[in-house]
Amino acid sequence: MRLKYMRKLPCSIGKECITVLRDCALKKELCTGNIVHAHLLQLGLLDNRSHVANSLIDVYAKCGDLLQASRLFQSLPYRDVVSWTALIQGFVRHGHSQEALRCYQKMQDEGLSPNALTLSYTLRACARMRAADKGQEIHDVITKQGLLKSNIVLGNQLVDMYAKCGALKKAHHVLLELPARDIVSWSALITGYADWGHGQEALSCLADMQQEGLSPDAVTFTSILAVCGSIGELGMGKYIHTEIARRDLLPNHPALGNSLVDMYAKCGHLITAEQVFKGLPVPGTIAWSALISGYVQHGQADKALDCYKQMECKGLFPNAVTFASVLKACGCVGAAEIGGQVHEVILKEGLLANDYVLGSALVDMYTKCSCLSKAHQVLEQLPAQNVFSWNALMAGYAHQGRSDDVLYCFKQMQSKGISPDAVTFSTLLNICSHNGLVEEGQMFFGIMSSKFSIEPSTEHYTCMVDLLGRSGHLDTAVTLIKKMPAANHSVIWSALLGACQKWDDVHVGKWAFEHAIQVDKYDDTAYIVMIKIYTGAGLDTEAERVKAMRAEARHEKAQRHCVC
DNA sequence: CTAGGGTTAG
Repeated sequence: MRLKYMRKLPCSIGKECITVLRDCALKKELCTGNIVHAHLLQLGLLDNRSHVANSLIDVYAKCGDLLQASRLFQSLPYRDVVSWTALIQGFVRHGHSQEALRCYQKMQDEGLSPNALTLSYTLRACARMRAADKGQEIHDVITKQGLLKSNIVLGNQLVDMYAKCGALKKAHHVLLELPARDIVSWSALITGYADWGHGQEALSCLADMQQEGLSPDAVTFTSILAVCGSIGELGMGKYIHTEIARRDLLPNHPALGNSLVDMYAKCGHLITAEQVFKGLPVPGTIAWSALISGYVQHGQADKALDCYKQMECKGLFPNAVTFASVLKACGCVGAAEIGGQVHEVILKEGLLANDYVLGSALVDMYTKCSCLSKAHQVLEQLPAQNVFSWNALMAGYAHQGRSDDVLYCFKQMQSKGISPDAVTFSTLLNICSHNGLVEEGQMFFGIMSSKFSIEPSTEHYTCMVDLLGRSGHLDTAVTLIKKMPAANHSVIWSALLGACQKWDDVHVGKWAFEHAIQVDKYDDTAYIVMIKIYTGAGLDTEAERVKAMRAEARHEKAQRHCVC
């Protein structure tokens, strides 16, 4: 049947060929594409018919045969913007965003200007790569060509690109300036706010959207439910649930069921999560994983493991995400045996190769089950080690007080080319603090910012104050605190106060106490420690004064409590 | 001739 087209005269063949090829692209029929390609070559029709060649590139690109697409593209004597766009589209669609951006550049080097479709795909590549700068460049081109007026899709992709890059203000601004916006624009922004941990803003966008008379649909609901789960907005979650039921959206949108289970599970309402789960027509891997993860997150690791067993009995296939939660559950209850079985399945299915979370989940599981040598061995054999897997192992050694091993890990990870992060330094400073390793601690604190450009957090400062204080270097601790950008956290002052008590330092103690109650007037421990310091130094009048202050603070706090 | 935007579990 296909040959029928080939027997026609060359001049009439073009249009019909394109129809066939478009069909191939739509149905991802690579074979048919190959046959047509062969015939076109035989008839010598590819050289002077760029439209046909472009359609063929599109078939290869859509089917994921990017090598063929590129080869054909290279062989063309004449390439236009459509050829480039078809190729770029293929790269973006199959996860080669970097290559797509390279093509975009080369196309311009050849003197061709992108059209709306080219820009659309390129924007998507920027979003995937979190390349806001390149995205901004595309944005400028779009503005210059005045494309936003007639093309709502481009506008929405711009919002999505900025949102995915975490440039949320910019995304919001672009959305507000669009000549026309719809629920897709808002959904992109809402998802962005949610992904970057701004749940409240996400909800306020939903309100703004409704204010404009736009009503959320199934996709909007999935995003909103994710927000509700992440910030524990059970009330809103329940409201969305009733809306979904009222509109009877579940039968046609199975993803919504998963989102509902996840929302209830994250909010800790596991009974409702189970109810919704049981009401699903066919609970799939995602729904099961959401439930398992919910149980783990809310301290019911045994139930999580029960779920996992049931899931296996039902013949469902757990995947990398499921295993990550199951391994966490194993770590929580010390189920090394189940963990080991899961490990074997993971190896058999080759899941470690393309998942960067699972490796550290394994190390963490063995660590928590006190199988440290096994954890270390697993880490060594990971196809891709990362900072998370090393942190997990180091935390395990630190937990057992094995400071030498922690320090050895720190060297090892760097020799493997992996940079430490803020968590690594927390572990390091903690172990130094607990082992009186003053010089080492100071060295780590120094290099974390100088060599690794990690801004010390309150936790890091607290570790250092603790380390210096415990070892009697109170003056150095004071100097450090004075250097802090904002020493307005109680933990800092309690660390220093504790040290003052240990070393009977009334002077520094008084200073620390004053700051401590400035930060938190009702910090009872601060009063108690200060009273002890004064009493220990024989300063009874001062001790009495602080006792009176404490009584007043307690009284005031109790009263405030009543009012509330 | 290239297309059809925002989406769920760690």
